[in-house]
Amino acid sequence: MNAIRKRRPTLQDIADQTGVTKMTVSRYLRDPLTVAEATRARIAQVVEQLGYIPNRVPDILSNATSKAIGILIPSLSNQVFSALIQGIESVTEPAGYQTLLAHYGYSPQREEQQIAALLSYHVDGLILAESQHTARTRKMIATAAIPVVETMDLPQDPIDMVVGMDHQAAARAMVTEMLRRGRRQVIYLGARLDRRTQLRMEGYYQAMQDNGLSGRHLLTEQSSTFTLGGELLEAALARYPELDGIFCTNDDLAVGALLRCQARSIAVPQQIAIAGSNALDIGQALTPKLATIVTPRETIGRMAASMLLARLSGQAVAEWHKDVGFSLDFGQSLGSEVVEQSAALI
Amino acid sequence: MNAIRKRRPTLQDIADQTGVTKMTVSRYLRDPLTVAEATRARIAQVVEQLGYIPNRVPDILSNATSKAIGILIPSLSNQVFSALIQGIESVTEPAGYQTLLAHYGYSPQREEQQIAALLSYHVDGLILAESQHTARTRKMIATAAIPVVETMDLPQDPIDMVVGMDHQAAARAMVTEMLRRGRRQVIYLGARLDRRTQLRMEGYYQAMQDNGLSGRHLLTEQSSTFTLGGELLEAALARYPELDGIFCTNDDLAVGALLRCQARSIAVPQQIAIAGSNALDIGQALTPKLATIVTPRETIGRMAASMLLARLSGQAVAEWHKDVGFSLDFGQSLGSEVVEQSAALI
DNA sequence: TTGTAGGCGTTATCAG
DNA sequence: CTGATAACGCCTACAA
Repeated sequence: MNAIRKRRPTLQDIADQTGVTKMTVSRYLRDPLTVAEATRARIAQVVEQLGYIPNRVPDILSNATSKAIGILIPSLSNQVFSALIQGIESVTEPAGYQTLLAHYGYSPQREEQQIAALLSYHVDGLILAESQHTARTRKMIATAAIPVVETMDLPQDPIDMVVGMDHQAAARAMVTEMLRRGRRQVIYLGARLDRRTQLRMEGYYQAMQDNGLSGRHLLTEQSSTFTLGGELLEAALARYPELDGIFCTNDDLAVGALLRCQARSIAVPQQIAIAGSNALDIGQALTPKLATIVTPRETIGRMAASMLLARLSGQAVAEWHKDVGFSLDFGQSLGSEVVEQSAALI
Repeated sequence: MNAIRKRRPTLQDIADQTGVTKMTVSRYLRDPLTVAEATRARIAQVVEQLGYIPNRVPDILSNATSKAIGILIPSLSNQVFSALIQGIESVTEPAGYQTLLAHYGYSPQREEQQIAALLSYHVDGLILAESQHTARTRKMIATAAIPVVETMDLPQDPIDMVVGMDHQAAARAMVTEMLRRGRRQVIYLGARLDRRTQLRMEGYYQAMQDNGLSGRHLLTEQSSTFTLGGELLEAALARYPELDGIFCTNDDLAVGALLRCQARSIAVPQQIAIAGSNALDIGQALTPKLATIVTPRETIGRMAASMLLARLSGQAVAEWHKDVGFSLDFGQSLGSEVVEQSAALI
């Protein structure tokens, strides 16, 4: 019977039952071949019997390095970030790095707290999925002196490394295409006023102005859901009955809007063209298929992780700031150009 | 200039610049009022200037307790688990507990690895979102001697505490209702062969047998997506053209199936009734609204976290195994009973 | 091949 | 109110 109950086994416990010192056990655990065969067998047996669980804490304390990297995402319920994480882990896992995931509900204050928590565990690096941070966040990261990659966007004032894309340009391109196909009264729908919603709105207004049109938008602070997309569509129709197109900050809203149109027997794209962003699977399952901005999230994750690991291993990397670009999928919800031409005759 | 470059500040650094010992700084950080006012001011200033970041590692090492609990979820991309996590954190956060999130792609082996990783950080407790585990997982948890809550299901052989619901009974109830409304050729569609998919299938077959019918199912190992739901529907129609109802293991498949029906001009619910499980928002945005099993995920999370914290603080709790129940939302995709009666006359 | 000594940064404990 | 000491569990460095 042990003096202390229910304490989980340490190297010393194994050593005691094996008749060696914990140092030998430590060696065995790291490379069994460094201990004599007889010793090896005895240790192996006791390790198995006790169910020894490795303890990373002392090592982190000694070396101030944890072989763990922190990932911060604004929201767990937003599908968009799981692809980013997959991309990251496809690189970190083979490299033997642990990932610690934290989310913060789009609040910079909460991001700050979460980063503090991760730093208190001595993560070796951070991957962030937004580029707006509190002053304290920036100071903490500077003090911790660990590498950081900001992803998704292309921040004006980057903390360190960047892998992202130009959401404003993407929005501008999509709206430009809608206008090229003959739409004139395109309305912008946005939710949860995060940075990307703003950038896309700016792109939208640019495209409208490029074509001599004045845009109109509807925003809400609620977070994006499909039902919210439906409600925003209703509101837009009530306020701007003449609208002939909808550009949404994301596919969630766009899908909700499209479904509501169908429920109200408004023909998409004949009466209203609809486009979103992020290329969610649901948009592809709809009829008509949703036009969307394709954001290469997995690629962003992979590149961000690669850059971070390169930096951690002291490698030189040519570019610390990468723009991964985007592509547009026009789907079936913008209408064909032929249809537009006849529509334009009206 | 410091001897060592870029080392993040420790209590000793603050102490040196303040003329006290690190012990006093430690006290200040935990409760400023325990140090003299003059000292307090000096320490505060240096702490701010240095940007001290707390280091939890030594404390974890000393006390073998981290004030952190691990959450294991099978998948990040499955919407279902974000509500569970929200529920958990609504309890753990006010209580000052950190949550560490890990996911394992529905693989028990990977779950084992992730649990090992969490235990190596000395988490104080675990919340699991499935109830199938490897033998090694069970042994590790026993060795670590920390409290565990298994959630979502009601496992036969629980590790410790349980908060879940009876998926089999829920599926049986839903299918029974479909049959009561006159459907006879209801097919079961399942994906990714996890435990809950199996349980729901068993419930489905029970309901069919209760009504003297032999069921039929289509399964795939792919993970659930909306497009997959559409493909499964096509496959089901090809193999069982006479089908008049579809019960899906989750709303993702059900929504995909419903959209595909609409694309093919198959009237839902007139020709085919459809039901799913989990009450995702998208199902509620559709027309007709999707019939679904309402799983109280946030409640499960809250209760699980409460039980875990109760146990960690040594409180006695009456019940360690809770069945939170379920409810059914018949939506509009099952057809009204009147319609069914006339349909039944055919 | 195995053992000994010391240190990582914090806090509990006991002293002053 | 503040300080000295020891301890947590492992690993590096050195020794035998």
